[in-house]
Amino acid sequence: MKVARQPNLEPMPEDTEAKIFRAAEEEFVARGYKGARMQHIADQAGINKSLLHYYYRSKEKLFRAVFSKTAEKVFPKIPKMWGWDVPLIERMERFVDGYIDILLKNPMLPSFVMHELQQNPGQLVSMFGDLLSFPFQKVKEEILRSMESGEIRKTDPEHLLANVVGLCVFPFVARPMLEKVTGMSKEEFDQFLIDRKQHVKEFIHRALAP
Amino acid sequence: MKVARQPNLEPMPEDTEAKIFRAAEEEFVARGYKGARMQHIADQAGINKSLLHYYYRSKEKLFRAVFSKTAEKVFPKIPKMWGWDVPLIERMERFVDGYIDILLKNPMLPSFVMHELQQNPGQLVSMFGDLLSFPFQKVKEEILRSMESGEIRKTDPEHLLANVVGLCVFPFVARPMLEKVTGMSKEEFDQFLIDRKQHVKEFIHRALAP
DNA sequence: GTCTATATAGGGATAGAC
DNA sequence: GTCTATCCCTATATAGAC
Repeated sequence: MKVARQPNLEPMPEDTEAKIFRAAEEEFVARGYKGARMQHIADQAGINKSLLHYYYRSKEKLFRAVFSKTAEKVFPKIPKMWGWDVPLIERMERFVDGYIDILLKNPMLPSFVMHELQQNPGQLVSMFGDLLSFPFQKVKEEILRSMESGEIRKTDPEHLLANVVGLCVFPFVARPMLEKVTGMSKEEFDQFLIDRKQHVKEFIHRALAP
Repeated sequence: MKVARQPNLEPMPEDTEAKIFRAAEEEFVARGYKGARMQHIADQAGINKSLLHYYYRSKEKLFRAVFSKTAEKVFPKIPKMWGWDVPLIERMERFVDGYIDILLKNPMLPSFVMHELQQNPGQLVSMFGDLLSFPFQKVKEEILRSMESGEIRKTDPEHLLANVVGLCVFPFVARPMLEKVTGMSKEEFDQFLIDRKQHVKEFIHRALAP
């Protein structure tokens, strides 16, 4: 008689599929779709190239699997960070906090998204455009209301969106040049990115205060 | 007896080398180094692939030629835009104006630079890091002075640099996603980018006003 | 200088043994 | 499931005729 499989209390040694997945994640994020090499992924996973095709039929399918998971993990957090129960400026501050926290945990993600956005805009936009555009419409309405009530200055909501996201994302994408220009070391720049949460919040706060 | 060559009053028909160069410029900026195809460049220039190698020995050399020129045309303008004879906030406004003007004329350039910066940071940084870091030091000193004199609020100069450049550059890089999320058409987004000069200037002005 | 033809290399994908 | 061997396409680069 078969014994029922025990639930995974101890972490199992990573199975092949998971190893491939994790290796692919690194490779794609680091080098983009075109730059990624199936051979590198196989090497990193410690297996043969053919096995990649056994588990995921093609590079394209592997990419979709990896990126769907990564993005589904990250993107849905974005609208949720927007707390709905406090004044608008405080909500934006929470958003900045949560957003930069995600970026600190996934520092290569912005460059990756920017790159794929240029090389293959349709794919990303079709996957996540709708997911993000509905929350934006809700936020936009609130911004307009807060402007009416005098809580914040009159500002174009589309520009405000670009400002907030851009202020958070840009240092991650432009890191090598910023390091050189400012003369910061790796460690100093890491600290700079952590400090950035506070700075961006204050910067936006001042710009929006009536 | 040979007659001296007339100066080029009339534009000469573009010679092969120039045609190749211009075609390569488009291809590399649009698709990045890895994505670029020698065949596309040859087609666009209306010549054979082999001629590319006759004029420029390899893809790598062609890339360096093209990008050195493009970047040498654009980067040195950046420190020059900083007028030295007016109050600090006005200088920053001039900088934003001039910088966004450059981007409007080269809308694909930011994505290209971001991408190469990630794939091959050393190359770009070594070419232009020094060129930009000296002006930054001068600007930083002035920012600190203006903070002392109370002309602007106390702000960290490194963060301020990231803010100003990021606010200008980000919409160009994230364009496809921003179009989708905001629901803007191509034409509306073009106008958005033009309006952005004014918006960014005001945003920075408010954030820095004492 | 410009072309055709071809060499060479790299990478994704498949066949088939075990 | 995992490996070895190989196919096949694409892309850079070169040889050589004109």
